[in-house]
Amino acid sequence: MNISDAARHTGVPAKTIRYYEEIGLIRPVRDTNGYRIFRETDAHKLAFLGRARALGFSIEDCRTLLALYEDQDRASADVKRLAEEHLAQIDDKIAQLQSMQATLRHLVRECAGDNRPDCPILRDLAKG
Amino acid sequence: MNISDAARHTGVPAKTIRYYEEIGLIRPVRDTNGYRIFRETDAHKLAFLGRARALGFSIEDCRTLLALYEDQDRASADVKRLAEEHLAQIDDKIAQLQSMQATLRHLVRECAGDNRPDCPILRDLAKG
DNA sequence: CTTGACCTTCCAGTGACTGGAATCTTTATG
DNA sequence: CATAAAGATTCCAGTCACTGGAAGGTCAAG
Repeated sequence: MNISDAARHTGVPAKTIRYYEEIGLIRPVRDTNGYRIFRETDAHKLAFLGRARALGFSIEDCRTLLALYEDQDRASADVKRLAEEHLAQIDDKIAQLQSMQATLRHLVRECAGDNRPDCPILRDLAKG
Repeated sequence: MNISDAARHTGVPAKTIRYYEEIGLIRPVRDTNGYRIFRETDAHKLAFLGRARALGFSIEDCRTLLALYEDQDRASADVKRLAEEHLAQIDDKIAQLQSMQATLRHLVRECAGDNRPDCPILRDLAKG
């Protein structure tokens, strides 16, 4: 499988695949012409990475998850801990965004949105 | 006011203040010794920027907001549109995060988290 | 033989800072 | 008056995870 087939198969862009190789997440072999060859296991890993990234795991988390995945003697507790920490970060981020959302919603609702200069949004930004 | 006073006053770190000057968001004057001098209006702008950033507005949005703030002939509709677009982005981001959150919560709940290798989280990542 | 679709590497840019080095200037103390 | 600490300056590099683009090699079709 060449890189574009691997990209099609896994949904991970070719550029990103090259980047993943550069940082050592995958190690496709090379053809005599220098082209990368993706075996089943490589494509499998790429799909794994794609899903982990879609769940918001950082690249370093992904590296750890891949290592755990390949370690037959892993403890599921290690995976669970990683996932729980990541989940906690997501919870925090959501809370932050919801706080912004609430403030902005309120300000937007207050603002007339006409061609006059008076604006509660700017008033709020200007004086907390 | 020197830069550290401005930082204390506004909550914007000195490093960030220098950066804001570099990208042209503020223009503090200079003392004969080269030190930046922050007048009331500069501190005011910095506080404005701090609050806009805290609401998640991008630097470019902040630039626009500052310009609108200083334009006595602005239409509040312009401010409102910007805020609404930003709010829509926040809504999207929250939705994305909530989707990740739901999936992760489910997976974490399923995972025993003991010292055995069997793990629903890895199973999910490995095969969608 | 050429065209076009692949592939390769390498370099630069993104956003919004942040850290650190090297070098002044000012202020406080002995 | 010397010195040391605090605080200011500039400039360069690094963060994160890609993404775009240039310059050039390879391959299959017509």
